Amino acid sequence: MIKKIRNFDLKSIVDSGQCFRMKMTDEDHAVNIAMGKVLEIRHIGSDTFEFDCSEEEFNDIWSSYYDLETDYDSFIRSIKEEDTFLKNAASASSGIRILRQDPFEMLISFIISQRKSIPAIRSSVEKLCRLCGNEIRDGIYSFPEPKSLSQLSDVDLASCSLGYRAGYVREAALSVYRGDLNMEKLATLSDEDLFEALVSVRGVGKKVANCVMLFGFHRINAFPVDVWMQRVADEHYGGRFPVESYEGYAGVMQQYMFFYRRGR
DNA sequence: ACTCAGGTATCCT
DNA sequence: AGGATACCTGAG
Repeated sequence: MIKKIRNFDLKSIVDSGQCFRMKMTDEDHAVNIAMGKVLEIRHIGSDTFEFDCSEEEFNDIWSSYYDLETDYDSFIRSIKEEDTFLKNAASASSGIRILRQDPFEMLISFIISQRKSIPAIRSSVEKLCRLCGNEIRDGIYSFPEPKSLSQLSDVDLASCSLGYRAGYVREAALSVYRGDLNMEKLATLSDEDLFEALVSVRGVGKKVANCVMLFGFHRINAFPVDVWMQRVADEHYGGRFPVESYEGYAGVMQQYMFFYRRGR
């Protein structure tokens, strides 16, 4: 599948920190393991990309997964002229999209993410997948189902370098497996109710809840504040970014600023 | 050897 | 409400 797409940059997405199983294998070649599948994407010309999948699979899964129907230009155009930092941030990271990833995978991945570097998160997630994901291709494993994850032994869980997060991961997986925490039901909640439901999970605080909302439930108004965003707020916005100015899609702006600030 | 990493739970005032 | 502290582990 060859597609012409504006505001889409593989490396920016890989480095954006929203997904942990997509990587660059080459300057313009990315591989992603998601949705129980393996997808290769090649950047083959200006705004032109080759997706290694059928048209049906592209339309059914990846077009939505990479949020390709959304007009990111209009987000960028809406940035206030006087907000030079955000202007610069957006133009430096205009290839980022807010992916529509699996809610359960996001919940577990971001529970793991606390006090970890991105390489360490990737490594832990990878170990988990090898341990109890399904082998989709030779040596490539899907993200685990709630059932298999919740049934992992202590020794196996510990072998994924989860540290004190191991208990959080098991509890969360168990809640989902048992149905106490139902991802389909959560998806129907308002932003406020979804946030409350997420922070009630042990190991999920404000920051992780917002990440799960933004990257797992595509609530693009969710605005995770981590150390990097706090730095941005302190350096440019007197300690707090005015999320009200971008009501409804502040999370997109968060990604621009996070990526921009971390890259420099 | 030492700090810090996309924080959170718990305890304290 | 808001501040201080412990917590597993790996990367730089």
